[in-house]
Amino acid sequence: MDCKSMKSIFELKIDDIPLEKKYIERFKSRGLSTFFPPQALGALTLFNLPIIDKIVEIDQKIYSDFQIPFFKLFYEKVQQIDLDNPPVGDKLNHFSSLHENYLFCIPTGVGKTLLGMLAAIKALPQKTLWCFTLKAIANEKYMDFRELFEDLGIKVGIKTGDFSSERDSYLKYYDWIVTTPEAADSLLTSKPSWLKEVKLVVLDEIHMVRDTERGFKYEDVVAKSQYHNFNLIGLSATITNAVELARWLDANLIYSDWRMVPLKKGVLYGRQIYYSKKKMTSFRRISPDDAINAAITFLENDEQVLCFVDSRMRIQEKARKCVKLLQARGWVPNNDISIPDTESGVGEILNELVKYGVAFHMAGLSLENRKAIEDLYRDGLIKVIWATPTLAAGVNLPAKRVIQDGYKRASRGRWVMLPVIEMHQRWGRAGRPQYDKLGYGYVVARKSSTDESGERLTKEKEIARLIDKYVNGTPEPIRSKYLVETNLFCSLLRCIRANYARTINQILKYYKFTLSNIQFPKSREIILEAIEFLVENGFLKRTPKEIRSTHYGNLTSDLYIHPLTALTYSKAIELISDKPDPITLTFIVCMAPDAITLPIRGREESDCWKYYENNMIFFPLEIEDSIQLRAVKTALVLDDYKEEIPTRTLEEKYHINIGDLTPIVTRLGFVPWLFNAFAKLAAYHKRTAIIPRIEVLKDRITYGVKEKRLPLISIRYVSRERAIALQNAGFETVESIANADLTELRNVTVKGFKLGNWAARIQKDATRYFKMGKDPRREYSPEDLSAPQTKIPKLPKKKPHSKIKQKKLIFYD
DNA sequence: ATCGATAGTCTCTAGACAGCATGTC
DNA sequence: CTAGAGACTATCGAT
Repeated sequence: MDCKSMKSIFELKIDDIPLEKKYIERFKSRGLSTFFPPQALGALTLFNLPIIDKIVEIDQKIYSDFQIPFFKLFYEKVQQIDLDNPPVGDKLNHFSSLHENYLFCIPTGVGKTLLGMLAAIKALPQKTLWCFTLKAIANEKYMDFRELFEDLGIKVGIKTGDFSSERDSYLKYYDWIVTTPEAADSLLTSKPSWLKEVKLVVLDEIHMVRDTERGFKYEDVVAKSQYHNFNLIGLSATITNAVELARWLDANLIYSDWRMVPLKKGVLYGRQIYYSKKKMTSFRRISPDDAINAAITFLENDEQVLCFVDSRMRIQEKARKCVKLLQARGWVPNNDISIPDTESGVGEILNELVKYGVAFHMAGLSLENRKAIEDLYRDGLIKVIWATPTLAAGVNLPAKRVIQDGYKRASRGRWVMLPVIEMHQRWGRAGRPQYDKLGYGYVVARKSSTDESGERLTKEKEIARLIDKYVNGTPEPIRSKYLVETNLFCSLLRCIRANYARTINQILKYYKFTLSNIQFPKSREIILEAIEFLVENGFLKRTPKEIRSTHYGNLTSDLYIHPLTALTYSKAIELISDKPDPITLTFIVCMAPDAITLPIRGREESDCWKYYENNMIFFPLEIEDSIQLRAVKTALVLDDYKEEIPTRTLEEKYHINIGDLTPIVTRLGFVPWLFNAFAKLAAYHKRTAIIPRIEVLKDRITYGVKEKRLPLISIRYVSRERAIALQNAGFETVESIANADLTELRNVTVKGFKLGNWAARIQKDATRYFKMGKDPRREYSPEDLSAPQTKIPKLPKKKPHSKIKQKKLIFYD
């Protein structure tokens, strides 16, 4: 960022950036209709940007539709909330200009990102690190930022696990770096030289610290940032213990629960909606399923509805039932609407539904399908979406009404009501700023609910309970999960590895920067125990004065794997022969706590055991049976996948539900990452003989291809489908592609489409690759494959050993 | 023998972060 | 080791 462009930002005129019409248009075209919400405008004063007066002017122009003087409204609200009317459950701290840190607690979809942008602009010419909780969002924001600010000379880069625009050292050329909490933590651990140029860290959705598995990574980012004296901007949904979080961040708190569209919350019981214990409206009965009944009623009223169900199977069933009902009621399908067909065959199912304005949405859908549904919904062609909770966290798809069907969940062997905070997050999708004056959120009551003592609840009691909890109740406070044992192992190892602490006292000082310290200040013993575990297992070593990370600890930390994953792999590496067969290796990789595995259906259990006993190495790690079985099944599936068996066939063969396979069999999943970690650990244990096998397996499973495709995979723009198509067309080797006739190459057909313009790029890269003359991949030699596998004698199965601990939850909501 | 209604039994349950190593439109 | 819905199965009786 040079001085010239710097200047332009601070001398912004109203007709320049970022208020220039074309920018506003860009925002609008991206669905960011709420560019200047009152909260954001008020915040401009906090950041003391010189453009504030101008913005107030234009604000009234932009929002003339709403007839509200936005800035004034907000200004009054902040004053009021701040001094006289503190949010429930907390006393607000006073504004002070002493801190440069801010925590914004504002409802979602009100332009929180804008607040971050303002702070980040103010931080220039120093760098800003942006944390977004999902890769998809990080990517989206990265592109948004580039589009909006690149012309101004702000250079934006991205660093996430699967996609980094450049290698880490190259990130120094960027002013803003978009990351995930994990990637940010990784940067703060590896401490690249440019870290000293960072001034600000923006933490999006910081209420994610309550997440049991990933939340503590935000605590690490904050703690480490304190050592570097970075400024912090926390962006959060409205939460009850905002003051506590502000204290953790040492930040000024800006709190507002103002929403663009007010939300009305209610309970759906049968054909009635209770907005309070007494007030009620009712409608007709179309279906015995209350949620479907309501959804169809709203649909026929031409309203958009979002229905959340916590089961992938269920959303499909319910969506299908909706369509059956609509057919019976004489609705005419709109045959113009369609969803692209994909390998999984889900497209077909969706196509039938979409014609009637109904769809289901979940993470397991292919990206194309998901996007198609989202677009059709935005265009108003889809009226009802049955969705799993992804939709509440990810893309912004507001509806007039949101229904939560099923509020009970299994947790630690008990049935727990869905946390209020999660209910509210889902309901938060209600109310489309452009269309609705009011958004509605409903929870579907159960007609045969029981209370804790198992006693049956009457209709009145059930409704009262739900109204009290979800409609009138306050959400649970955000609680740190830092002290969950397995989280502690990770965090402490990385803290010591990166020299943020070298003695017990320094470790305890590090802990002082966590949210956990505020909520659980007397945790010395728990922390010491975790350190002890890490020492016992060779990740750390104690010298008279210090605690240091060992080479093994460094490796574990740098690979960003869990210490328990490292232990599992190390134990396996000790035991396997020099020529392990592929499935054994895959099985081991799947045994790690970091791996995602497939559930075992009832009937498969005995088959899996049989397979395990007959073919698998006997793996004397004291790991829970169910985890081993899941690893067996997943390994079998991956083993087939690398033989190019289509995913659809796999789903049938292994009784896999739609969507279950996607997170496993994808280039962006755990496979490349964990196989790499496995190989690196094998190197550490000096088992170099097995490394090439792991590497080959890694690529084969990552791309789902036979061995002969691997050289082609090394070419850019070529992965599974194209490699297969090219070889079928006679281009067997990289060389043959490099020397091919371009026209011929262009005509190679991949899934019904010709390569066309890709051909030239592919050929170019093939040529480059061929000229480098590198042996592309090492392959198994035939005798390797036929070599007898050495079996390790069966050991008696034991109960889980203390050293490989199962995930232990200390705190939960 | 066949069909159907009913009662009892079985099955199933969300999502998604991380490494490494290089170089195109 | 919990809840609840739907799928599946066993049982019995009427025709």
